[in-house]
Amino acid sequence: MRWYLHVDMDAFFVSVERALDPVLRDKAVIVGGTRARGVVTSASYEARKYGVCSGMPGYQARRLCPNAIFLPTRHDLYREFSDKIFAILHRYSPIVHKLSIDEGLVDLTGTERLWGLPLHSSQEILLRLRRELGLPASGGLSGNPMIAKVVAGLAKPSGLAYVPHGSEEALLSPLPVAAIPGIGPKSENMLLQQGLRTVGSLLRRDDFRQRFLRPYDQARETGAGDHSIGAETTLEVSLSDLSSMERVLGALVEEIGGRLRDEGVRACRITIKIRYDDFKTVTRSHTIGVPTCFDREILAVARWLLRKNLVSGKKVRLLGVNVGGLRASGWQESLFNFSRRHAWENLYRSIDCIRQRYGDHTIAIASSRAKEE
DNA sequence: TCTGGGGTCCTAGGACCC
DNA sequence: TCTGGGGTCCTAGGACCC
Repeated sequence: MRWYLHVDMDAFFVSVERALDPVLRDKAVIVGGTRARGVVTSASYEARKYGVCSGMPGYQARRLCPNAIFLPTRHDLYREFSDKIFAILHRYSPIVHKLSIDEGLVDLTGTERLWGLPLHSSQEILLRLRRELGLPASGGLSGNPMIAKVVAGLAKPSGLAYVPHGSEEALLSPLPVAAIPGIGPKSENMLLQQGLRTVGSLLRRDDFRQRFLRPYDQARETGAGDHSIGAETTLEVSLSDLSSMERVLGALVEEIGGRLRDEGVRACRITIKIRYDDFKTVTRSHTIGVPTCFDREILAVARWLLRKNLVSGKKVRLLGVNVGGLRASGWQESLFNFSRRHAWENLYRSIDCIRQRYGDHTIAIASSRAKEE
């Protein structure tokens, strides 16, 4: 008998802010949407009553709920809390999958001797998250990870849903197809056009059974693939001149380079993303022969891609850089290049140390900061 | 004062190789 | 005188998730 507990934090970013500032309790609180062109990243249930939801533009949220308290998004803080959450989950099982910053899957199979019945330990886990971190969470307990996730969503807020073995199909069948993770607006529409409205109707079709019920499980089980690191920014004011855009790229690349060296990996593929004012978005990528973690090499490719592909005259509202094809630092290259690259590596290591000690903005590549001085 | 930022996975065409 | 075919890499775009 397998048992999976899917843990999903309630209004996570808002809850973290509340844990640190009790004044925010019971109030309509909205995280995000504070900057120009910003969107809501988390809304308290009090704010949701007015129709505010995450992803909504800030100005719209302000119109719907003018009395809400708006807070800037503090990702680093939420990441710290996320680590604490997963430390608690790991106390209950050696097998914990991190599905996102605020969602985890705990494999409780075979933990009965230590922690009692899965239903009991699930209750305890949710209680602990609240008592030790001050964060409300919901849970779904099932023999199937995907179903555990679905019912955790149904149990919100602060609930625990339990699906006994054998009752899965009866429980899922009446739900709308969009309840299945991986079925978004497009797929839902396609299914509706074929008269498939509920999960039950989907389950009666073998082709769909395979196509839609499998990917989620596969994706979650196989895990550690070829991940990527990216940074992007929506500009407060759209840009049309190349040199300003290149400074933005410089700042994005610094962030990515730091993270590559932090993780001890190098990238083979560099991708830039350009979103124009009309929201047309293009990505352009280039694969390099020698994997790199050096800002200057990444930036050179990013600038080249930008110059080559930018439609002149069109204003740009977003720029992004992403690196992939990541591999551990044991890379191959000629002896000739080695000593020079070694010097660069030392230089970047020093830069990272200075940033860590004195803050991100104390040191930067000249071109990325030039205009601010 | 329209529409974030971090990702993952899938598809599909073309190049290239054996 | 038709024009194979299978595998892999590269690239671009899009759906989806939180």
